[in-house]
Amino acid sequence: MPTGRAPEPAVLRLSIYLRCLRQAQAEGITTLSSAGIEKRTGITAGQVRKDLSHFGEFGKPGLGYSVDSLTARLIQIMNLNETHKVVIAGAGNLGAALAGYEGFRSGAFSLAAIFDNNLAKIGRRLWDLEIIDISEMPKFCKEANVEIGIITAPANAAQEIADTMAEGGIRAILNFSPTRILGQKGVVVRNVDLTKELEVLCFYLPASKPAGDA
Amino acid sequence: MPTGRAPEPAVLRLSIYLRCLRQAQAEGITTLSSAGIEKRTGITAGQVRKDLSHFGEFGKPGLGYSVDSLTARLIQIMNLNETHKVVIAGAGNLGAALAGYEGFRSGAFSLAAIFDNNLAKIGRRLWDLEIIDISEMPKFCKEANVEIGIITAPANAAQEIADTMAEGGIRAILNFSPTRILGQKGVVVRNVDLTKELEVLCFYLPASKPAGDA
DNA sequence: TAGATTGTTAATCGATTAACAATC
DNA sequence: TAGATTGTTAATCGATTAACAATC
Repeated sequence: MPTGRAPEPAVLRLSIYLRCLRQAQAEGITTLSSAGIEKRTGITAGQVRKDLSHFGEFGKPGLGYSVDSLTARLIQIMNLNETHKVVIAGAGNLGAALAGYEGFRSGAFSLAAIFDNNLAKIGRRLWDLEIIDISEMPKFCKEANVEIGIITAPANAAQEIADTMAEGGIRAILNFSPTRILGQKGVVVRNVDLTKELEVLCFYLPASKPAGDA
Repeated sequence: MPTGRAPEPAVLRLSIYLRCLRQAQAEGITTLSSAGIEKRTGITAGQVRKDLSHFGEFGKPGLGYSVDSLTARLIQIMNLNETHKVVIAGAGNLGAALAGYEGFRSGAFSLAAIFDNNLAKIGRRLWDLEIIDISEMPKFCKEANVEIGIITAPANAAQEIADTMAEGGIRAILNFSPTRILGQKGVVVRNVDLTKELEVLCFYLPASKPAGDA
């Protein structure tokens, strides 16, 4: 019985289960047990059941989970049955690449605009969009009902952009800039920190060395 | 006194402390207390001290931490005092953008090559590099002593690429493809899952709505 | 019915927080 | 010395794992 709030690690894994289920669906598999999910995701069967139990009872003892119906339920739980509009702030390398990224344009997401403050870029075409002056972002987001903002600008601009996004009614931010941004009330922020990922790999490098110690 | 192995969350934060220290350094600040680090990073002072204590004693009671010397120590601990060679497998949108990303070319990292299996791309220039046939990756990596591989290829190719990287002596992999890859022995793997990040944001969206419930 | 697998409860594990004696 | 701040120990909190009665 779902009680209180689900732990964040469980929410993170929901996304993994969903991907796993969709793959099974594509393979024509109609039923999957928690043990079957473990085999595909590496997440232990007990953990799978515990995680799902935070959101409801989806399985049948002795049988497992119906792939179709669990998929549908997870999509519902994660709010992926409506389309969410996304904008990108920062038309540099990373912003441009993400603008072309399938995942940000398919399924539950649609890319509505990309912004920059560089006059040389504004008006230029990027994929099927035109780069818009960032000063127009709040108005644009309000009118288009944009829910999600992606920040790919330099660190020193990130906080101001986040504030501007909040002003435009954006309620979730994915921040790629290497800086902490203070989330306004009612705005969820997640960070993807590429430098951090690389540095952490370096930390664990010596452990995998044949012998030598640092 | 450092005992046993440091918890992964602490290692993750080490990278944040390092960035904070470098920023302080740039501002000409010579000393920082754990409370000062809290103010800059949002990580509580107690947590800061606990984290650092896994690696040694770096502070002076009553004074705090010397910015210069703690910076130097963290760089050492994280293995960032040597340059690590990086290659990218997959010259699509994301791979191309990352190839131009400063963070993957500066400081402790240098980008040595970018690979693809698409004949139309092989030989083309990307930034200051030429796109190389991925079949040459193991040889290249062995000869150039590449330590880190970044996978920006589609999911169905990811595992094979990871295996090929291991074959080439790579010991750390940053995987951007939306699939689990099984790490070979002695290879550290970290995943950056952009779709997951977006989906998790969606999950938390309703919570920030003015009122209405899903 | 017998076998399989769920949802849940209790036990374990690990990480964070609080508090303080040691010390600059 | 008095004030500040460390490193560490003990207390709390939360998440994972183990185990099993309920049930298809």
